[in-house]
Amino acid sequence: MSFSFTIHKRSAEAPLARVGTIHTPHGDIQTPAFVVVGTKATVKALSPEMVRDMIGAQVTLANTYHLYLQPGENLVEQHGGFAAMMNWKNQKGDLLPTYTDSGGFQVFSLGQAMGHGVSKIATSADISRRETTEETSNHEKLAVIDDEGVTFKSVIDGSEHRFTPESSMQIQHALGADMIFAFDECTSPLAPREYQERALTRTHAWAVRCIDEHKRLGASKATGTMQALFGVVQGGSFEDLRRLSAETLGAMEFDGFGIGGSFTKEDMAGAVRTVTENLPEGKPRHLLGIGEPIDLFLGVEYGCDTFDCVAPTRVARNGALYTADGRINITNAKYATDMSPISDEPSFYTHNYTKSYLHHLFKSDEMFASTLASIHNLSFIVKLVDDMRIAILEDRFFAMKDDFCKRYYGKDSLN
RNA sequence: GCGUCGAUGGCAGAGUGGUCAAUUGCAUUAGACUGUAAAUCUAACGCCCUUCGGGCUACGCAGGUUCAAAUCCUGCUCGGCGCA
Repeated sequence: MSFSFTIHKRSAEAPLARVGTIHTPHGDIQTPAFVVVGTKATVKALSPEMVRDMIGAQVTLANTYHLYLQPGENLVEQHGGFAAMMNWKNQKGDLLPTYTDSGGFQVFSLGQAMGHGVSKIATSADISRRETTEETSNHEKLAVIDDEGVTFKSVIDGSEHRFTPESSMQIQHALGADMIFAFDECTSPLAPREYQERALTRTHAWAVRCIDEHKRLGASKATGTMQALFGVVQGGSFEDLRRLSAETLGAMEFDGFGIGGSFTKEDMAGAVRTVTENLPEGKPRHLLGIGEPIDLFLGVEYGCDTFDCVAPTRVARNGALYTADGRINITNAKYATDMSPISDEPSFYTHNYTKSYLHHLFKSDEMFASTLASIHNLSFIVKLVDDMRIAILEDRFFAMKDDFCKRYYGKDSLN
């Protein structure tokens, strides 16, 4: 059983959208699909059985930087990889599909993003603020980049650690995921064009080094199986850089591609489309770190096959819930006596609990609040992407999108 | 009954003549979160005026001293503690 990707259907309505199956050594992923994030080999607040059975997730993703720091990749390797360690298995006890991210995102989140209050999705307000503000970085960064690699400071104890494309591959081989990502630099959306160009050149050079090291390492010692290596397309909000990156990486020996980096809200659709139009059609595309409903529609429409995002779980832990009628804050006073179910979808586990109860759990700081809210949000997002797959198969993708957006955003879908 | 200590904003608890509408924590209210430094962070939180700002009422109650009192003095009320 080795890695492959089969496309079953291309949308009649949206020329780039497709339905497929990613075959991995540890099972298939029906795409489009949402990948649940378990950074430190655990989906926060949830057991793997909840993720698999209550939520219906097909695949999880862990993080190289975090597992390297703690507990260390060697220990994970001794478990037989992070899927085995966290018991991410089917009912028969066979391992299920997994990804690891390369640590490239931490180049951004611990580097340029630190102290700037910038997320990878910038608003135009952020951009204008950047252009008028001298960059005075009083905050100590925890990641410093050079052409050879990145020097990180541990978020746990401040100790210094060095990541290179080669070491990221070595760690990811030890972690044993089915799909691994090339070590890239996720740039800030506020970075000027000349920096984006330099970073892109570097990311492309790193891509070559990742492929070489990946080949040299062979099968994962943790699992004994071959891992699929995905290159990560960058280029920020610049269309020509995005195209260049897609073409450059597309010509390399990658098994699939991640679409990474930063966008402005306005430029995301164009950037994603430019990339997918210029990538090899027959290989899977993963849109990294994207998970708001409207963005998932956009990603599927423009030919992305998989998505991962921390938003459903992070936002859940902070009391925000996705509902068909839009996002709500369950901690709001009006939900104290709301006897309606958390989810109006009867198949959801959270249909069995009232909003009033979940409100109470949050107000009294009970751990089960995070669990219930996370189950709910992940169920919502996983099902949303599953529904998109069905809608493409039934040639009603746009109708489904419009129905959803009218209720969720209270207006017709944007575009 | 005598003595002693105390009474501060929803709660706890700082402040002991002016820079005090009053530190801080909690609670409350609302917002944010997109390859997880996140069970986190931000803001509001006496009343009124449209903001910078201004006005009003406030630190148990009633008087008093002072240019000025949450802060000093007197009495009262209530509470803790000690002795009867």
